[in-house]
Amino acid sequence: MLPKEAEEVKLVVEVKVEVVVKEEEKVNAKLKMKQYPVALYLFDEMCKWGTPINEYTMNIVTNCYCLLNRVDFGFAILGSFFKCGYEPNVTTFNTLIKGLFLDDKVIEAEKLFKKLLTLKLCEPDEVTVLTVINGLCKAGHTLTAYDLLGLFEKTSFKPYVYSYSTVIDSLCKDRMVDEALQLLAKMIDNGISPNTVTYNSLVQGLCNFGRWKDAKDLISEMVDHKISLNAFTFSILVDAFCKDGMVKEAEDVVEIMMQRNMCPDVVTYTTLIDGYSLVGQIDKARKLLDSMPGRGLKPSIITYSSLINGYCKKGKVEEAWRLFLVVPQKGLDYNVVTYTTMLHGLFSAGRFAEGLKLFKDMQVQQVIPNLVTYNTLLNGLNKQIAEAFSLLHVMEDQGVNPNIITYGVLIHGLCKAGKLETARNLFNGLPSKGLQPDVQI
DNA sequence: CTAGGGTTAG
Repeated sequence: MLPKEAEEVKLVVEVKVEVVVKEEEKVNAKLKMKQYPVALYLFDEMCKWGTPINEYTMNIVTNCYCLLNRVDFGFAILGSFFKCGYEPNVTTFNTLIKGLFLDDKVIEAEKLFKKLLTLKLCEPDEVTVLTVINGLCKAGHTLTAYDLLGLFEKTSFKPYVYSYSTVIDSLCKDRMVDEALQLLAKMIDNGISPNTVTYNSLVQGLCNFGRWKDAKDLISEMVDHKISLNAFTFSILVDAFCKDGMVKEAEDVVEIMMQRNMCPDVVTYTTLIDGYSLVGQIDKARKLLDSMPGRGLKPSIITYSSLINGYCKKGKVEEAWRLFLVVPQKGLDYNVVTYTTMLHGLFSAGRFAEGLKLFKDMQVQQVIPNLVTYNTLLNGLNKQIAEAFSLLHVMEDQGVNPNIITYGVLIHGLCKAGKLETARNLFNGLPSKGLQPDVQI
């Protein structure tokens, strides 16, 4: 029956799959939400009519709902499984676990996973392991993931390189680089070979803490184990050198790359441009940007943002603004960093009216301000105390938590306005907000 | 035969 309707469901499903994949496309996906009840309805109908629906189709539908952050609908499909005489399988549960994580329901995801084991709902496989470990790491529960990894090692479903890499990366990002190094040793002990990605995370972690010698040793280890360095590896090094002010060394890294017949990509050049901008070598940065098209590389919005920042830092706000205007002509969209950088530049040049106009444009374009944007704005408001405090409330309403810089800016403004008493009260109130003053006033 | 995952850089 109803081959047409079945076809329609398949179509809906396929459209979803295409739509959902990327974070940026979430909004787009939501626009298409309306079609889901249709899909559900059709499924319901098909079940009623006794049309054979296979479990593949139901798993696809479940996945679509999950990717749209509608894991509850995913669970509803679970009912259809039984109605249609199917048992949900490991794919179904993996999909649902992922869906719970995507919906920030970490506890429930863990619960479902434990249920799988205790109630033997299905035999977990390597996808289950990776889904749970990945979900925990992304939710910031690195240590839970770490412990779980240790548990899995003792069972028959061994974690493999992706699971280890994820945990190692999270440990590094959470500043537990030594633990990450130990985990590397352990995975090798367990017969799992780390790959370039695994090492890249560690190199980055070590560089972030200025552990150059350790990073160097690790790279030697990579070479010894015949694990090739890739564009990521080199970019990490370029970035690390630049951030430490060693631009010459960063240039050398790019040089080495080319000697090894590897083409630096957009990220590599952007990183170097950012480095030049940070140390004030703005002309070199500009030359590099202009050379990119000739190398077949299209500068990204981040490339432009870095250079705009460089011009602003040099006090060349006019030049920064010219570049800012070029961005749309290149078919690129401003992001929150571009706007905030330009805003900061205008304010520091005393061009407050233009800054506020830019902020309005940002809102029109529906680019969501972040903490840095708000701090920049507060700084720009200067002595306009009432406006500053109302902005403070706006940011809290938007769910953006003020940090120590926010209050530093506010206190600075209060002092300049001669409201020393208010400033002092605000300062003394910081510890109760869980903030530690970092400078003496 | 069809479905679920997938780690790193600006």
